[in-house]
Amino acid sequence: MSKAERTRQFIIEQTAPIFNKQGYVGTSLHDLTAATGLTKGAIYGNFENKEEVAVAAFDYNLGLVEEGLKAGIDRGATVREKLLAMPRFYRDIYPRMCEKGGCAILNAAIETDDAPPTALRQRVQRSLARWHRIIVQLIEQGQRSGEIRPTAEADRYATLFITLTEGGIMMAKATGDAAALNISMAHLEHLIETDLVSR
Amino acid sequence: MSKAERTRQFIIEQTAPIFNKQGYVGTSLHDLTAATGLTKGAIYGNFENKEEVAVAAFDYNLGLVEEGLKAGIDRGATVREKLLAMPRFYRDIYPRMCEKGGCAILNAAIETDDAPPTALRQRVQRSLARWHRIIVQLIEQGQRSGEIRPTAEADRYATLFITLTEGGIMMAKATGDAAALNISMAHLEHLIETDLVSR
DNA sequence: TGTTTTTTATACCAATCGGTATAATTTCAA
DNA sequence: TTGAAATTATACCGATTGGTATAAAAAACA
Repeated sequence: MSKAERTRQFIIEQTAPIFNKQGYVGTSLHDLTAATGLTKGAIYGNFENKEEVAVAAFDYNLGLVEEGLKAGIDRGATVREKLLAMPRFYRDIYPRMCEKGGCAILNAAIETDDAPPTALRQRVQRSLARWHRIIVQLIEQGQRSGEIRPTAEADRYATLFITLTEGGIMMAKATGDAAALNISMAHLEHLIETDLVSR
Repeated sequence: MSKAERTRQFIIEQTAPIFNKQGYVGTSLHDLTAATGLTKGAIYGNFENKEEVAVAAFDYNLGLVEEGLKAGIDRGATVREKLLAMPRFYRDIYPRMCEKGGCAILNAAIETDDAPPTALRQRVQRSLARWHRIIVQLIEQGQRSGEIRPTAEADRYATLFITLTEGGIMMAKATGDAAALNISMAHLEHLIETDLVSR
């Protein structure tokens, strides 16, 4: 790993929580230099412009979450356990997620959803689509193995899962009380156990 | 209504969608003068600073939605109908809401939830609490009249309602497809009909 | 209608914005 | 260790930021 590569990674890690908390327009170059202890020269020597730093920071934030979520899913033996890993993961990680500014997808989605298509907006859509697809495939896998009710509409449940998660995070963050997320995740678990798993 | 009062109202109405789309930090004084056709002098003659315009714009956006929602609830004869007015309202109003930048509560919540307490953040919390309380009271009213299952946890359902609504709006807006909101609202209706209403 | 008060426009302010050219420094291979 | 290349620091750029002082204009009252 060259010096530049290490510096680039350092910049990303140090600025990722800032972008997530303050948003793209709310974060200035000065914020970046202050957080890294570097100068503009170092930043612009490793990134084209502010947007490229923001996109890299988003990818980094997203990667951390996706990694943890994937680990949780992989740990499940059955589809039921894999699905239940989702609400458990978000409940567990929520405090740490808060420290870093909350859900990067949610934050970036709100900031970009009324702007003309940008690199960041595209990543939001792709990550939402990927998340959706993972859930759909999990449900379909469970249907093939007979674990999930065959008539369950995978697409509908995938959307509901994401909606409950993001809505719960938003509520918890805004009210300053994790209760809202816990309620949403409990409902998600209820959906999995009573609506999806065939008994 | 004095000239200043009319101008003030005019500024609020013209800038409310802009603040909702671009956020507080993303909206400049130039955006405000461009949208109103007025000058800085006119704006600062009627408002203390940019924040006061943003807060007034938030109140205006919120008022429009609360008004419509209240009208829908009042139109319902039974508690069941009143509760069902919520998902119907959001499904119906979504296209018009989109044109104005989406849900003001959601947008303001995400922008302010990592910042030190501001007037805007306080309004977000208050409006969420008010919304929550309205649902709780509706459910409790239904329980007294025997319309709603007595063991239903009003607080839990109120949180779930808001979570599904806001999560659905976020998803629909981000993906550019109202389907996510429709799915969430359908689930909300399902919750009302099968979980809440006693049969 | 004349006059006072209110309201709006103009011109300006310092500070900050994202970005760049270039010089100083560090890294790394020979 | 030396020299070329890569990396970072410094100083600066024009444009834009939120905000203000003041003058012009319009409204409101007599």
